[in-house]
Amino acid sequence: MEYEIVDTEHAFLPNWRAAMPAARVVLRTAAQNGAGGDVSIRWCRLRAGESIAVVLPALLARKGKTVILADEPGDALILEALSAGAAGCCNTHAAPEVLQQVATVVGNGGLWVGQNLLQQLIGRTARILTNRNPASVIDVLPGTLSEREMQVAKLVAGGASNKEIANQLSIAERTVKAHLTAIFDKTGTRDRLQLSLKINGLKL
Amino acid sequence: MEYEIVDTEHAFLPNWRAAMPAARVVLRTAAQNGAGGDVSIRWCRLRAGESIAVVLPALLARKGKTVILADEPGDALILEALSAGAAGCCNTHAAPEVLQQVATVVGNGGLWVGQNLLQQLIGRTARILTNRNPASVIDVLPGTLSEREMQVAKLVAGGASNKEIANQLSIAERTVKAHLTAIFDKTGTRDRLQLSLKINGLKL
DNA sequence: TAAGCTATTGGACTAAAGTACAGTTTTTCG
DNA sequence: CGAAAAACTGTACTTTAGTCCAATAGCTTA
Repeated sequence: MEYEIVDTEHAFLPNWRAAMPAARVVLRTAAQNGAGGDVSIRWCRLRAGESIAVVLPALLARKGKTVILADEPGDALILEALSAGAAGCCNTHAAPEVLQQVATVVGNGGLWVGQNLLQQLIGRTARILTNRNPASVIDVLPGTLSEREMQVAKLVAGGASNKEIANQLSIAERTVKAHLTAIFDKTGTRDRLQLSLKINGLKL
Repeated sequence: MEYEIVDTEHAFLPNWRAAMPAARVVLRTAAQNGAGGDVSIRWCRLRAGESIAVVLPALLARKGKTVILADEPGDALILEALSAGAAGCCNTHAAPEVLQQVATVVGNGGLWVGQNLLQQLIGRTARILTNRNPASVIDVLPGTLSEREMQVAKLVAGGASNKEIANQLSIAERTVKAHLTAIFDKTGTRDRLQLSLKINGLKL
């Protein structure tokens, strides 16, 4: 397996050298224009203040996997990198053993992403994908809403107007409003939009 | 590295044997009660109609990573498995080379999840987690909104009233309304709630 | 330079949402 | 059985949202 490191200057950090001594450093501007080789993994260093959206696309268009190296990457950056198509994101100064693990995983078709982060993300997405299930409303608003209130809340969370809800539940629009007033009180929200965000897990 | 395969019967499929000849098969009920060994990876076969929530917890509580083997696992199943804490999910009948790759990746701390699926999931979650980031609105509504419209849309998606938006952007409430009218037209939504759902990925 | 687009705002509405009083009926539970 | 809770609805608002006309100013581009 061949690697190359893409950076804004020709520095070869000691941990990189220890992990992959045969790798070479390629200037980023050159790499973005096709320089360097056809490698298995292209490690791209992202420096403070730099944007993935600016740096990564040209590299992702090339053959080989791309791994982002960043100083203490936060969740948002990891997310963005993976979303953009990178195969992983790890610390610029990670120990050689870790870099080797990343290389092994990525080189074998896996993705390098923190287990906790992925589970959080998947958990959250699963919740959102299944928000049409009444149970999810129960989860968010445990025990405080009556059955009817939950029905109304769910329909609001899905975007329905009072009139639509009234038609759907065969009640007066006036009743919908009454339920909503109660729901806002119980959930600590002020309007349907805030309620929707809360139910859909987008706001506390 | 040591593996064991957890199944409801003592079958040792040929692809499993080719990929990891030294592995043994352990009955699932026994494995859920502590039988088998302390292995690096525990492969758990999930049969049709079986539920991860029933099968997996006892195995996940044990030392070692767990990979789910299922017949042509769909996205929902993979999601559920990863969300529950499995390190991967792949086809029961996958080629030995694939199984070996899975083993390498998982054995080295990676996760085995389809790249396309992960990016979809991350993309969706990233949008939601970063819905305060203008770039995410661009992703959802490519090219159709002006910069100002995007700012307004984003604030609406976060639950703000017209008045709040006007204050935040130092413009008249009247202007907020004008922008919103344009935004609804461009996005094919009828009101702020629908817009919010669309931006947050909860509606098409 | 003219046209097109964006940002801003006004006037004047209509429509929908949300609130505060009130009441009746039905259901549940001690 | 009686009290409380839930479901339903009315009256009468106020507030917010959204629409349809219009206009001006600034910027960009063919």
